[in-house]
Amino acid sequence: MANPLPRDPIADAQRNWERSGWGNTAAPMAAITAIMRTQQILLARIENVLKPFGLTFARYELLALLSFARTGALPMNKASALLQVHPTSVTNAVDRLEKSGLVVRSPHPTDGRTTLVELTTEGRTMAKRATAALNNEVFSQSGFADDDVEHLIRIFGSFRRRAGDFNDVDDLSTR
Amino acid sequence: MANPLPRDPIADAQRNWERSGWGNTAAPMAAITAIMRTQQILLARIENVLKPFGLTFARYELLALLSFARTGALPMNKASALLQVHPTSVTNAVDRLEKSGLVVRSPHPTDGRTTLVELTTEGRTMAKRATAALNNEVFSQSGFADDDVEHLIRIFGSFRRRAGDFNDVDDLSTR
DNA sequence: TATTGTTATACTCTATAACTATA
DNA sequence: TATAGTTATAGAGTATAACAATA
Repeated sequence: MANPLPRDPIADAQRNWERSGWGNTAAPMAAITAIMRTQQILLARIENVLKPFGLTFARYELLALLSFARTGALPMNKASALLQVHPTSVTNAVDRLEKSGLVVRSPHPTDGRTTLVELTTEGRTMAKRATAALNNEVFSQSGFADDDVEHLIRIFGSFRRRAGDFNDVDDLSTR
Repeated sequence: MANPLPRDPIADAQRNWERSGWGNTAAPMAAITAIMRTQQILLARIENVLKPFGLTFARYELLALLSFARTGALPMNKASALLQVHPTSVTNAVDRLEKSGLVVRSPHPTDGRTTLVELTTEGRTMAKRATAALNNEVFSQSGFADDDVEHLIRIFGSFRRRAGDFNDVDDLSTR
């Protein structure tokens, strides 16, 4: 977005915080701000790789989720729950993916209230190609050392469990 | 947003990735996905605290930045660079903060092209109150262990430097 | 009554392009 | 020519509320 700054703005903010009498929360503030900025950088990289495919990250995530479902189909509310996004966001994403011919909606066989989203053949191909591009251009050169990747998975796993994302224990120490 | 899931969807995705022949990138993928989700959780907490003040996170960040500037004022393009956001985002944020009486625009004394954003007295008070609320309600109970906070600062500091955010060395090992 | 999904609406932030004014 | 900032416009995601249909 711009040229490198001469100094780390987050480290500066941390020092300002300490100087302002918030010494005990300066470090968590800096960590959280760094998460925000890192997410922004990574999202930009991902969206950049997905753009040639006509996909956004939100729509890619839905395609990837469907590609891992046994039948390639999921109820709308299941998708909303698993992706942890608002139901209207799923409606929106499915609308656009359906226009692109990557998914189709179909009625649930037994529950008349629910709508199934299903991957088309084109959608499955697209998911595979986009996944390959992301792996080759983003994940395989993430900019994190292997050790740090493990740290992040552990730290954020605990955080998300404590934040109420999920319930299982899923012992990470044995993986 | 919803009830806890019975299982960690990111750990599941990591296993799916490994099963699909992306064993070498499954861990970075999981780490990056976890960053995305964690950012979403933290941003929601922050916006929730700021809402009573009529502030969004982007506008709060601008107020906080100005409150640390010596004179309480910065050129628009400096603010854009330090916050690492697009110039139009700064224009937008300043428009709204100005309407709320928290900042004012003024011409630069020597460079007729540049506009200064300056904190008003109300803006400075608001920055202090919002900062106190964030420290008390978010940062002081971040959900990260102290050790992990240090890990995150270090890991993301290296990452951001390598991503071109800033140039300084800023030896973290001595802090 | 509760649940599922859609629609309408609104409000973020972000980005590009065109433009003015100044250096 | 280059820089600073604004405007207009567009697109994205997210959220609330109201609603229809079904359980």
